[in-house]
Amino acid sequence: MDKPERCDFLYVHQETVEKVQNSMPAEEDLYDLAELFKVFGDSTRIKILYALLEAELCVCDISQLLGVSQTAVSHQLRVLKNSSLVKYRREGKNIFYSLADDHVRSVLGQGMDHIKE
Amino acid sequence: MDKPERCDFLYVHQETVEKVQNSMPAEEDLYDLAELFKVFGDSTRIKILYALLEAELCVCDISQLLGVSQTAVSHQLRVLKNSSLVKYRREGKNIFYSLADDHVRSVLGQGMDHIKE
DNA sequence: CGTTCATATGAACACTTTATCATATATTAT
DNA sequence: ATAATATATGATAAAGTGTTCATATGAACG
Repeated sequence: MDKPERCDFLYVHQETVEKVQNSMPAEEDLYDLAELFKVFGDSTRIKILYALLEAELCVCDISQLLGVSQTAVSHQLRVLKNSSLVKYRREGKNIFYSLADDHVRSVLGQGMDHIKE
Repeated sequence: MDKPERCDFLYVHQETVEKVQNSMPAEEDLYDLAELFKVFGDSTRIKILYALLEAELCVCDISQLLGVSQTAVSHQLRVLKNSSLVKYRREGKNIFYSLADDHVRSVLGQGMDHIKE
């Protein structure tokens, strides 16, 4: 253990703090990571993602499934799209959304594990 | 494929929607999950968690390390504590925080994988 | 005991975010 | 073309969030 020092001017545990500082990811990555989790941090979007785990769905399906207005779903899908969490394809008047990759599944899974303790 | 129906009154793809509906976790779990990710969705808290991946730290250490005021750190630690993401122990005037369990590490890791694509 | 240091808490304010409403775009059918 | 359907977009209002400031608590020590 290193010597405690005054908090407002010196590190209390300077050695430890320096070690940790060197292990921290780049500021930008930490910021992006927070942005990503922010996207997961809304129950409407979580529901959309869970629905898309099972099947490709059009906006209308999602709207009915969740009991959320089409407009709200559309807005949230845009957020998910901007974070590359979902992709879409057009088929006539419908636009079908699906998960962009398998990270979504893992992230949701890890989160659910924590909840279920 | 099932027959498309009018969106505002019937499911567009009723069969699919029903299948998905049965696979959805309980409303409450989805809500809790969103709450959990909301906690990860702030860069100050993300930084705190990453710091705690490496070592147990007191509030002052964290404050210095991140260049964030003691008050702000304290407020955020409370949020993390309320979500059972961190635990703490007192040692004299210091209070040392550490990660509550290993889910944090996995969640952060999965998220970072997505970012790094 | 009173002081100092480490941390916590409450209120206030600025900033975001989300749903809603009205409207626009795009596709298909008549 | 016109109408109808599916989805997207922009503005607005309401709710939520994070930081700061001022202050409180709690421990150690002369």
